[in-house]
Amino acid sequence: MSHRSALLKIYHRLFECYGPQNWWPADSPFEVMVGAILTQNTSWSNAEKALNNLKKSDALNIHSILKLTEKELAKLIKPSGYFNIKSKRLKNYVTWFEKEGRFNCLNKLDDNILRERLLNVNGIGPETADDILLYAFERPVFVIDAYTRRLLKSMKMIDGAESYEKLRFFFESSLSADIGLFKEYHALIVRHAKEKCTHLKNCRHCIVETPM
DNA sequence: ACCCAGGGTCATA
DNA sequence: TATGACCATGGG
Repeated sequence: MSHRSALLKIYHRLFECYGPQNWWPADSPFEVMVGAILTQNTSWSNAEKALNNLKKSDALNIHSILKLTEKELAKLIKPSGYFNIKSKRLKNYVTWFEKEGRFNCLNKLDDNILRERLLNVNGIGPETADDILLYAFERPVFVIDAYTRRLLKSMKMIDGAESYEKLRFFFESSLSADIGLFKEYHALIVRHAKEKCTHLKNCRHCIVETPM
């Protein structure tokens, strides 16, 4: 079976199981970017608490994040963990976003150029960059995370030690560049992981009957 | 009391 | 390039 067929089969099985996830949960693209940083190595429920604190303080905007001191911001995002580092990363990212002319200018850049620019911002690694590219900038980039790697490995479709870029290329070269599909696929993989289904057989959350 | 969560940076070899 | 230390809260 081709990689394309296998990946589509997995997607359809996940969708059949869980339905549309409608990611990313946010009121605006800006909130997506902030949330992507806050949820780094942190449960979404904790990141959400931090986001709610920012909203309550009317601080979920460029001006407030730049105006708040590092300590004030850290206090607001405390529930997300790593609050000192994330405070720096947030201010750092928003400073860059403002300097680059926000969405108006950044939207004009090609996908790969924009990705390189994002990766050059301290605190933005490959996964956070791709979250932002896919869910805030609506670019056809496939997000890889630990769950994605685990899933493909359990399917015996990869060895497991492949680089982030290699896995991203695996998805992007096998599937057509469909933003809606990429958004839903990554969300479904995370949803599936939350069901704590680690095996493949005899389970109602089973993705396929047999490994591919 | 432990383990993990929608990662990334930096120093070291 | 490839490991290891570090960052820190909240829920199970």
